Amino acid sequence: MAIDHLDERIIVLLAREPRIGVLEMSRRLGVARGTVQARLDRLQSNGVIRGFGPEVDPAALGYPVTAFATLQIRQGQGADVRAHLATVPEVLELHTTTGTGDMLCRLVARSNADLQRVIDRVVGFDGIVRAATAIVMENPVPLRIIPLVEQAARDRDGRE
Amino acid sequence: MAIDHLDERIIVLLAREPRIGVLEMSRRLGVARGTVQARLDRLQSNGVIRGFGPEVDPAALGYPVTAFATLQIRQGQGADVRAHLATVPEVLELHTTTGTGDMLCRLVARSNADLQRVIDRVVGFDGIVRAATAIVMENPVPLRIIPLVEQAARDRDGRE
DNA sequence: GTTTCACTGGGCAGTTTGCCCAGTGAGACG
DNA sequence: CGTCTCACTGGGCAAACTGCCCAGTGAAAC
Repeated sequence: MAIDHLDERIIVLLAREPRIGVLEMSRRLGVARGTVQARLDRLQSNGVIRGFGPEVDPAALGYPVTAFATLQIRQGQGADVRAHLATVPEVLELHTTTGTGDMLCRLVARSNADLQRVIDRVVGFDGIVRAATAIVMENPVPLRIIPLVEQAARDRDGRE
Repeated sequence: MAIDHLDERIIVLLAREPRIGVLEMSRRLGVARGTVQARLDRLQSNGVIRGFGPEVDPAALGYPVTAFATLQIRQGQGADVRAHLATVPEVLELHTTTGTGDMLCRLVARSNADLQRVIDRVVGFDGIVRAATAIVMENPVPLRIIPLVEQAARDRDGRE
């Protein structure tokens, strides 16, 4: 779906000040409250806005170490490996990919030493042939969406 | 910081039903409203809960293709590359890592063909020596935090 | 010309929020 | 053994917001 400039401003405003209410948003954006409400409903039912879940910082929970592991899977064991990794709390996300590895997962751990335990648990499963781990040192660009939203709104403006 | 069982239940409840209010939470959890409010304030000032930003789905915005790129950087060019990548809207996050590559970034694109454009833009910069891209096919475990929160609460219970 | 649709601006009751307070129980400390 | 601190309770208050409704308007589509 395409989003217009008003949608963009709503999302950006929400991203910057999540606690803001619909009424305050309508004031800031200079439109009627009902309009903002209708746009928000639409954005959510379209799936553009999935939700407003709390963003939890693993580091603050005691898991300051992040790593990415590339896994090679034995043919036909994909489903089992997926199920196995889903049971490991330190696996924050898992993707199946093309390229060198078959899967890529994001891990967190309490320390570099603890990372060994996590990796052992991850790879201690029959279907996994090999794992290559890259430890994250810095995170110059934390997960962000605003630039993309702005780009999407520009594209739409340009096309219509 | 350590979180206890009540903190855990607050976070899990918020993750499952983000639109829930403090009053309703206190009812569900069987504690006083002021307690929930105090806990939430503490979780936020501790940085455990970073915020409640809207979760935007790039696919719904017209960017259904996700990829991870491993970059090798020319010595001493790290800062320049970081600044360059920060200007590309399709770069959703960027990490510097140990291991084979020097950096790992998450990209999105409008199509596989469009991914070529994005990658060209990413690597079309002097400091980048080589890039290896893995296209995401499936995402069996989307970014999640609840299992880790539950683990953190269990650890704390165990230790005290 | 007519219909559709998004937006406006307003009103209403019900609920929630932010803030305050006194009382209580448990653990820490002298 | 007292005393203190601290988190939690349960309550009360005014202000604000939400969800819901409505009629009117302008622009674009048919």
